[in-house]
Amino acid sequence: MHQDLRSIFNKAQLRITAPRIAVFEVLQESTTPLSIMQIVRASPALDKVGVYRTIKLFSELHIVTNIHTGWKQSYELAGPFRPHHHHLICDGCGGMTELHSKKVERVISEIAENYGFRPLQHHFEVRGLCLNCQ
Amino acid sequence: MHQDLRSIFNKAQLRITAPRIAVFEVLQESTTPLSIMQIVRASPALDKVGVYRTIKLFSELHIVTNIHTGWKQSYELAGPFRPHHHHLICDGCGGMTELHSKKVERVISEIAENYGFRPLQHHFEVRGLCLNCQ
DNA sequence: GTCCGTGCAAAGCGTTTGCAGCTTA
DNA sequence: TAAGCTGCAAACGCTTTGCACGGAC
Repeated sequence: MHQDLRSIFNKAQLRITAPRIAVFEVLQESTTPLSIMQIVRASPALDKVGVYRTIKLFSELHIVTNIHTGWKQSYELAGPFRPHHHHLICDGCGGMTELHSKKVERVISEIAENYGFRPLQHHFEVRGLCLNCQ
Repeated sequence: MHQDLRSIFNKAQLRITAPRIAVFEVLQESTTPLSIMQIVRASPALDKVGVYRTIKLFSELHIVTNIHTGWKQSYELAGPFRPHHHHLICDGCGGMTELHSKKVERVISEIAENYGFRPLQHHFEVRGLCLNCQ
């Protein structure tokens, strides 16, 4: 089941422990990005501090990416676990739509070329009103 | 000098006070977006709390916009004071390049049309390595 | 003179750090 | 067994709130 996760941890010579699996499962079961506090609340067995450390570790291993939802930041699975995408966030109902489009990446490549900049990461987020809330 | 500022405040029936002018000037003199703490440090005469309240007010009046620089957020003048733009942030030297391109806005319009979404704001930021740091 | 806005103090949270004990490989 | 990881507690720093005084109009 968590085969990908196990192999990443083995390669990095890190231990697979209960809290790490728990955080991973919470993220996996969620359809939207979660903040640290949301993860903590989602599994009361988890210690707050453990979640912080686990998320930090996951970030370094590129197992999760961090997303800016408004002012707070939240996390979701990345890399082999979920295809890269962006978010449309509705200010009316708070809903979040995943945006799968290659256009953003294309624009970044063009920009990078013009500016002689080597892009490594990017954040892109659109806020507004969804069809229902307009 | 602060003619635009004065007229915005008059229209909103708000008072023009020393701390409000001070925060505005700090932002005006800076070439990069500043965090709240940076603004506080930039003018020791200003009270921390006053900066918080002033920035909040400026946000509501659309005098400043907030930018995500990495994990922290920072603020810069917006509206009539500065043209809309995005940022290229270098992970090597920490430098920030302003990006003036209409392409991002064009992509957003296309996306909005496809998804039936009405865009109101957006955040776009690219991190990587600038020419010097590559 | 009347409110609005300020500045101080203190409380409130989210986040980080130190350390002893337990668990994984 | 030995190192890594956890969980608790406490410190830390940013942000918010309450309230009385001072300043703008």
